[in-house]
Amino acid sequence: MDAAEERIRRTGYSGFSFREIAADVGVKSASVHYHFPTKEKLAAAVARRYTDRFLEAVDHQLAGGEDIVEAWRQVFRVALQRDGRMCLCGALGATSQDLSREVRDEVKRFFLLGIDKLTMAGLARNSALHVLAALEGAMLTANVLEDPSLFDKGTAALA
Amino acid sequence: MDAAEERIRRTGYSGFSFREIAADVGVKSASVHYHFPTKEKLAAAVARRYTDRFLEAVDHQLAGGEDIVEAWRQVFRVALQRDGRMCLCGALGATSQDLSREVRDEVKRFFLLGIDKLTMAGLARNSALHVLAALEGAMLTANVLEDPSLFDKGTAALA
DNA sequence: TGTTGTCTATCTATCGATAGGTAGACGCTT
DNA sequence: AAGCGTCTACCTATCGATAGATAGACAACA
Repeated sequence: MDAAEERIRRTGYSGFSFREIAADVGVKSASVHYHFPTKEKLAAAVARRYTDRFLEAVDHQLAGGEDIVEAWRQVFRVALQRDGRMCLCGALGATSQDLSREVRDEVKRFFLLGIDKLTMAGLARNSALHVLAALEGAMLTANVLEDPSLFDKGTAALA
Repeated sequence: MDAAEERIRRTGYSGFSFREIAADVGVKSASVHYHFPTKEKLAAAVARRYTDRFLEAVDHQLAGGEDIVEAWRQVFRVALQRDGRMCLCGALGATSQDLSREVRDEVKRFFLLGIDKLTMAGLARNSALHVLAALEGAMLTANVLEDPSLFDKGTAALA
């Protein structure tokens, strides 16, 4: 799943294959099929784990006394700068119209829970949408322009 | 190129094929190769045309007396709601790390010219980054959640 | 002994790309 | 006007590579 996550975050859904992630971890593609019968199931499982971990990380930031928006911003920043990759749900969501229901619903879950969490913390619904959009978009921009510092610059106005 | 643009906006770079777009327009894949020798060249050409058209559309909005940010917002809105698809450069940019230099540079061009245009109009560089990121992110969010109205809600704060 | 996990081997379908050929439109020269 | 080359835009056929997926054998372990 680690290998799959990395590949998906770099290439999107249609860009990764069983053979590649099998090679990454040193097994054969048939062995990956043993654990995840289809590509959809694998992607859905990876997306679910990613979302759960992401929200946990936000909670951890909040526990450290961070402001809610700054907490989200910090977790996105780490995802971009430590991993050097896009947000998994951003990478999948960009081709959302081409995903199967199962995978698409997991990606949806990331955004829906994100909006929930931000509104629970007191933000208006439109503000929650704006924060999530800006963070996801800044990550994309920084990635395209190959300059991680652009994430901070593009999200400075949120703080 | 129309067919290719639509496919790329729905499925990203690795998700579209010569055969598919050939079938879309009623020819064979070899005929597409005649006009575009490689997949990279085709994607790069489509991205360049998309960027040029996009910037022209912004200029057209500006000529109508629209505020610069509102002009950009309006063009993004049309791209989302009329076409019902992601921004081409957003769809390609999400898997930016996996694109060839040629295609990647065309996607970069979209963002660089966008930032240029916004700063020329008087915005601070960080503000320009923020606007572009928020628009691109709001488009992604609206697409994933299958609700075009979320674009307006998520970008209301820009106006 | 039964379960779990991985293997080898193979299937069908599709990928991007190329080779070689053809029909028709156009311009130039005789 | 007739003939000749050239160009465009497609075609059929095929290439090697790779995709996702499956069946069945084998080894380790409880």
